[in-house]
Amino acid sequence: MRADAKRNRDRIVEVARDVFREQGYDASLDLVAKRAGVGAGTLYRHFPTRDDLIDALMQSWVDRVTESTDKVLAFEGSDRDLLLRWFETYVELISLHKGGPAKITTAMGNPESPIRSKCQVLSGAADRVMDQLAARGALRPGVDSVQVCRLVGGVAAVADQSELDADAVRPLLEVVADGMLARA
Amino acid sequence: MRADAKRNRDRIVEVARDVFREQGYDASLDLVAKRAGVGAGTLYRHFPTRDDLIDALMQSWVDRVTESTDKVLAFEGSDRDLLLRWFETYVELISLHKGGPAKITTAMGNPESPIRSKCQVLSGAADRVMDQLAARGALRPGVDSVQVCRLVGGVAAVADQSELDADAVRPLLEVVADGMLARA
DNA sequence: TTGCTAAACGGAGAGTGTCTCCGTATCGTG
DNA sequence: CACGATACGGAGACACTCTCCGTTTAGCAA
Repeated sequence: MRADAKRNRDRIVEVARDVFREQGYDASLDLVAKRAGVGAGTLYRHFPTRDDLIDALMQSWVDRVTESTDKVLAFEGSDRDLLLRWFETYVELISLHKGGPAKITTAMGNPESPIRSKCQVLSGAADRVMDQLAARGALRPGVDSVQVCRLVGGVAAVADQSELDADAVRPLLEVVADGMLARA
Repeated sequence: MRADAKRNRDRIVEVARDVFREQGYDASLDLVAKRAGVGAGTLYRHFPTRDDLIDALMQSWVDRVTESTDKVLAFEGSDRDLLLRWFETYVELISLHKGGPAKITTAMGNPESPIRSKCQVLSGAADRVMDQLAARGALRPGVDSVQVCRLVGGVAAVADQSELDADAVRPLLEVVADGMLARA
């Protein structure tokens, strides 16, 4: 890639991160191009679709997912608290931008999505947590990480849309957790 | 209201119902106007926002909500099955159109929404079901119908976006139900 | 350094959707 | 039947997406 191309590409990603944080994932791409000081054509050549752009700016997010998951897995406490901690981490990770929960949760179910590779990192993280809990016999049979992603993703989507705060979200996550844990 | 105005208004609602069913709630309103044989101005005079239009075509939906709820409440069976039946009914009711779950669940949390009055019918229905279960001592303390709407609305939104079928949705609803029911 | 070519740029503009404005047409009452 | 209130409709302003293609530039080879 030519030096000027790389410069422009990087600048677009950087600007897009700010714009999406401000306005959500449906912000105008022409605005991104304008703020980045490039033409619309340049933006669309680098990133044919909106999702391609989102995919690019998620690189740093991937690192964050792994790091947060490690922290959760290292947690010493009851199974229920660990699961809840994971749920809260999950919600946080997908709620960094307005519209993120819906975007990511949808993408996880769609093999065609350009941001699928990033979603797989997240579902992999969910697998790690659920495997650990399953190994301890903490989960009901039939419960799997796909369900976790759907249920917690659904809660996060509602919370995002309705702008619920953490205090309103917690009881919802508790219900989901209690529905998944083996009966005492 | 003048006779011609009423004629046009009714026709717009009728056409909008078809168009939204075909294309989802974000279909072009100009298309609705065109198919209804009226100008865009006429449509926007009757329905200043998209939500106002959606609100109008939900009238018949309201009847359906009440009817379905009655059927659930009359159900003879275990508390768990009744709750699950209600969840499935709820999902069905808000999933009649593509994008419905997200639309309705968001509106339920927003006092400003033009379709709020219709959503209140739904939350009222949820209250009836939850009250009946609570009276039997079937629910954990702290569980309320707002949580039900959020949780089940979240599941429905994910199912809608990812086009999950009923078989994939059921286990999710079971988790939620088990998380809400009093421990055996 | 210079010349050349592939690579990249950028912005005008086509296509689509939202929503408004206002000249025109129609209703329905006195 | 006449006339004001009411409603109509579609042109057009504005916003966004995405493409096309003439112009510019990076970077290499001589």
